[in-house]
Amino acid sequence: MRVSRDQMQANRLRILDSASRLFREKGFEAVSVAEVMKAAGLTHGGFYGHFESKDDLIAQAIGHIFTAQDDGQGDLGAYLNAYLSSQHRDSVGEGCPTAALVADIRRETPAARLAMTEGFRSQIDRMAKAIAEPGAAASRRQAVGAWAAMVGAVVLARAIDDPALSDEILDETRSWIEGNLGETSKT
Amino acid sequence: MRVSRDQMQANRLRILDSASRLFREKGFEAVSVAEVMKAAGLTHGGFYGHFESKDDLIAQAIGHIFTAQDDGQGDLGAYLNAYLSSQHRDSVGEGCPTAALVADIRRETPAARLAMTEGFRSQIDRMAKAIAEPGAAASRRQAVGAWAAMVGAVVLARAIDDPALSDEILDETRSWIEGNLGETSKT
DNA sequence: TGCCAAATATGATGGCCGTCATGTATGTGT
DNA sequence: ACACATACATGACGGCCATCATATTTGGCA
Repeated sequence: MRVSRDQMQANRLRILDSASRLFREKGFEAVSVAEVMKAAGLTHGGFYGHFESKDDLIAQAIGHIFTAQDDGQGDLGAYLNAYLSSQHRDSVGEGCPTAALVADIRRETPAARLAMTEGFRSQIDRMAKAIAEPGAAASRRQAVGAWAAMVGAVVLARAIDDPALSDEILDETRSWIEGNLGETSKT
Repeated sequence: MRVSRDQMQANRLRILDSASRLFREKGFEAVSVAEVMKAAGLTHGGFYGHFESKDDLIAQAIGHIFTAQDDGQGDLGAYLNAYLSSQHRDSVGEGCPTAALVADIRRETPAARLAMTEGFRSQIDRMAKAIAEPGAAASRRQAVGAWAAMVGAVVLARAIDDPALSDEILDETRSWIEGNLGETSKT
């Protein structure tokens, strides 16, 4: 059956939304095209009318997530708390795309890696602006270091099979970053 | 054909070695049983004489990596430099199992996750001892924070499709950690 | 209003993979 | 030295998946 132009565009977006969530939850390889389409309320047949291939979907989905993800991290303290919370750890499908997909992206196509790298870049820039120290080089260093610690802590917390240790990783890392951002940086 | 007992044990270890390297390079799912056996110089047929299933191999391979990985991080500065080097970033198959497998472990069996969590635990303990501050709680906080940043930086550096940015992540994170470990910790 | 192109559904195909069945040769204990 | 158990090889099977072929329905335009 045929659908209206608007309906088709809406379907396309639903496919991208489903893919974005499923990829974060299960990784690119573990999600089948049919599964994505089903989650979008369609069957696998129409897929190749929207995308050239699964690799194409992956690349477009990454771009889709990052453009939709213009979260306000103006309040750095609140952002840190939210990022290193157990809620964020436990909601992979709706959480930070970087923390969910960093490791998987290594095995994907150049187009997908490029989209991801652009997402990384803007994330670092936003964090550097939020830190907003007078010394530009120092604030970038803090942004990179703090972000690496944030991503590392969430990825580790999700991997750990012991709730107490997982919580501890989040809490200690948060305290550590807060303490370090409070100090004045040295060259 | 049959082989001697010693030969069989040697074969078993070669399978585990091959699996350890391949899993780190390509992830658990992307590596086939036949591929592991071929890398060990065997065919896929003998596999189930050594392991109950692929999941069993995964769990045992994780334990195998971590027991073989009693690296000396007594000199914390040297360890930091080596860990956050481009050489370590570029040799995934021989590098830190945590950085290579953290994200993948989430989708594996409880046995595999348990083995990984134990590896995490001993890694944190070793780092805490290496930091060796008088205040025990503070050194653990530093160990967790620094380790999260180290793992995060390497995983990010491997994901990034731009050599300059990738190098920058490693370098800035290293400087950031070094600066933070130099300062006295606050409660 | 009616035709046609287009969007999606159903179904098929070829390839890969985990696992198992069976064959074969050779260490190992008697 | 012989017989048997066993470690590995070859080959097969069933399931899943990406992709393609074809059918069906219907929006869009004349």
